[in-house]
Amino acid sequence: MNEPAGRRERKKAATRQKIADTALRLFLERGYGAVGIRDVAAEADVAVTTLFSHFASKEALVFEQDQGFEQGLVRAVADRTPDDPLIPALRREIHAQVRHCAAPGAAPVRNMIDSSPSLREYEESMRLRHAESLAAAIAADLGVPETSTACRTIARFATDAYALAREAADPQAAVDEIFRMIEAAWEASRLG
Amino acid sequence: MNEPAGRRERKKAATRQKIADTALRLFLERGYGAVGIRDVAAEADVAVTTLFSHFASKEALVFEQDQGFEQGLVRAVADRTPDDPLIPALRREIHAQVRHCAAPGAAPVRNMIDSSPSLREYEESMRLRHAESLAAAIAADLGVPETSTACRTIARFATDAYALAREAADPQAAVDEIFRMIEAAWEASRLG
DNA sequence: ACCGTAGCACTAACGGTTAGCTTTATGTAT
DNA sequence: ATACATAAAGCTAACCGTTAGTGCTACGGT
Repeated sequence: MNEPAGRRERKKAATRQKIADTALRLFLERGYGAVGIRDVAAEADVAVTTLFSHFASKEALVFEQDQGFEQGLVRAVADRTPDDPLIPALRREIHAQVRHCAAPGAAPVRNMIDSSPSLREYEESMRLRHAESLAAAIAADLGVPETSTACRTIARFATDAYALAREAADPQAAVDEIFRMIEAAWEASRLG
Repeated sequence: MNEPAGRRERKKAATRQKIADTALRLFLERGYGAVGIRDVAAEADVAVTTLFSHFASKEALVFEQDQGFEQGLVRAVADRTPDDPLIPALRREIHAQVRHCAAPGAAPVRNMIDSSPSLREYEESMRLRHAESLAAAIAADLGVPETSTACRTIARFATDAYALAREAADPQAAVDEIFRMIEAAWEASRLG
């Protein structure tokens, strides 16, 4: 997206991308567990330490662009019009994320993640981070303290909706079903 | 509790207990990160492989008796009287678990867990397992398929309540606040 | 042209975890 | 009682993700 950066930054980004691409390719070819960090580094023609200077862990190689999801949640709350109610805005965002992950092209990756306990666990801990950010965004939007239990609860419920819907037979319908529950929970809270 | 077992099982249980006790003592003395698996094994006078035949991971040493919590949740649903409504029963159980973990004696262990990212992550993944079991128990209790989205949602919300309450300023009040929301969510679901 | 430093390489190691195989002790059938 | 089958524990050695330490090189700002 942003080309006009210096040579250094472009090279760094290129190295990062090459590592991520190589990793994903090898993982899909031979299986996540059957590919070692040293394999990825060798195939991408970088040192192991270089790989770890770009990615914090082996699992992070798979979730290269998870920032998009986190930012999406935060923006769904922060960047909405003043008369746009909170919960439906969240519901639309979760809908979009579920749709994105249920796209046919994403099937092999999803399958890989679902069959690796380590990756599943990593994804869950990611979702917790997302919930924290979302809680902060909601609290800021409403002008209540960041530690507000109601905000943190709604944030958790929303990220739960994503995880639960993905495992449901009809993900889109599941999002709607869960958000009917969340809507009720929200109205029952002090803030609704 | 169950003494009259064979010698073999008693010895096995004794070994397991000795490992767990030694581990917890060392962790509290020197800090979780500063104690290696080899240290624990040496101090408990067992081989490293023996330790791993009793505990699946280093983190599992800390959560030795988590089965109690999982069973507590399941029993809170399954073993209640027929006229006892579901959500209040769950609320009472979560209340009890939060109280148990907020007990003064548990403070050092809680503190240790909270300061280790690895332990925090492990605890979260434990809670997910608990939510799965709870969802199954709820589904069985209501006679609906185990994959029911509403059941799985309520189960997640309940385990979320535990995690959120523990981090709140007034845990007991937080449980009540969150359960008012869960009650509303439940009534808005197809099953409520 | 020069210097500070970001990025990367290399080696070596640490720490959790597992595989492979041997030994000891227990329960059971003869 | 004896012998066999097997569960529990042991030992060694390694695998694999991850990090520390160190130095080199090329880019960017002055």
